[in-house]
Amino acid sequence: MIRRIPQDRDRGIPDATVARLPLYLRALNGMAERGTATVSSEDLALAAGVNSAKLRKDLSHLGSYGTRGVGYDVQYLIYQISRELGLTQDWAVAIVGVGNLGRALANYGGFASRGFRIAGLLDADPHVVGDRIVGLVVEHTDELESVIKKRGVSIVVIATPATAAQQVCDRVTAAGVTSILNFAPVVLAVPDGVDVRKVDLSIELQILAFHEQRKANGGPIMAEEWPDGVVM
Amino acid sequence: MIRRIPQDRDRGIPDATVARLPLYLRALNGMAERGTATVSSEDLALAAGVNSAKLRKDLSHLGSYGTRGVGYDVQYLIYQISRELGLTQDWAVAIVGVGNLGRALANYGGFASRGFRIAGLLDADPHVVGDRIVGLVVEHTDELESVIKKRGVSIVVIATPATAAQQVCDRVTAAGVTSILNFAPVVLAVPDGVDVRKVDLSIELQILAFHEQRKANGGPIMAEEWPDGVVM
DNA sequence: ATCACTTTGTGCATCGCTTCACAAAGGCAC
DNA sequence: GTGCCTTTGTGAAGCGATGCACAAAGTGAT
Repeated sequence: MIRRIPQDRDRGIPDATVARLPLYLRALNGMAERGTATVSSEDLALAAGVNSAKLRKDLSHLGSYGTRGVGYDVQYLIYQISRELGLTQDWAVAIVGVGNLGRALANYGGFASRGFRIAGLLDADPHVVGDRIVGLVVEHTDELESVIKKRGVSIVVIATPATAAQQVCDRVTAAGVTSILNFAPVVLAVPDGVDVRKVDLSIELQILAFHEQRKANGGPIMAEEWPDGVVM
Repeated sequence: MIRRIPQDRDRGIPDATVARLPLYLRALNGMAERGTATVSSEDLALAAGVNSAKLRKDLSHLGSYGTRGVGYDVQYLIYQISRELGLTQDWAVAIVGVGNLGRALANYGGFASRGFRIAGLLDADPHVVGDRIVGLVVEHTDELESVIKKRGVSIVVIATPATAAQQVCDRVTAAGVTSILNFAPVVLAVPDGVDVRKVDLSIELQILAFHEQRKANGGPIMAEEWPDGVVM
């Protein structure tokens, strides 16, 4: 029963809030580009697609960074959220599995602009090893541990087939990595203290299908037997 | 204030449950392949990475499909979950934006095996139009509306750059699509009744960075001024 | 200085999800 | 059938997130 360690004073920011901070940051960056100097919670909430009371409560967890009667200073808030999320430092990320998805991730502009530096691309397929992508040469997964250690990789993205994912996971956690973003459709087993976030492309589609079916039918077919009438 | 319409009797399945059903389904499919006939809530929960009480409560929302003292029949449960999620029918999906991400999605095996049939690949770039991917020829986005109508597309995946996403969204909703999976890093505005799910690759990394920073520092730097000491 | 106006920050009620803990229900042996 | 064992299904308590509504705090005009 691992409970939250109280070492982080009482600055424990709710998970739901942390998950929304990147959203606010994106909206703020857009505003900064358009030259907006200050923004009210109402407007920012609208841009981020949330309720304004929720936005204010979220921001209040970081500190009191607004001015009553005025709003929030865009640049200042960008800095504070970035700092809280840890984006003011440079994170070395390795991507394991350089198929289409791995390439898409490597080319994704949203990483570099937020302090995530791709420090390694690795693949098990000799045909892919040696390819040059965004200025990086793909290395063989044999080099996994050495790449992690030499380049100070602290976050690993797993974009391999499902069958390889657990093995890659075991190796990178053994090498000291404690943050993993997993795209493979498997539940990874990890030691305590390791954070895994997962993105499963097909799960999202299945959730959409559920709602689409509801819209069409007003509920699923009520028959609870097998299609041919067998009861079990 | 649109409330849930009570037309779906009281079979309203909690969103949190719906989001986990695909997880259970995946675990069950693995068991079926390995020839397991029945499974207890304890074992299935373990395989899906959740707590067994939660699993039982989730399944109880679908009906009473277990046998006390024994567990759940794997095949039967697969069928019931699939039916509830709407995977027993065939969904025509169009992918708009055939960059690396679009290609990754088109090649992703997890779709076809769950009733999702890719019925169209569209891109605005003339260099990409005409490419052949998983047996489909990429069409120009000019054809968007006609592809949707002719092939009965009910779910659209947006994998375009952020700048094009809202426009694509407007066009597909105007054409009658009510389920969208959005990979572009923007908040889409849609008419009432349209479901949008979003996957933002960089948000997940940012959440990881937050926790990683916490692990390293025991909390973020306490200084709440600007780096150079300016107070605002 | 005072007043009118705007917008933040938050106490509080509410809601939905999670988890515990156990009665009910079925299987199996004799 | 009777009794024991296993596992489900669920009532109820607990917990965290949400959203309302308003006092507090700031701006700017007179």
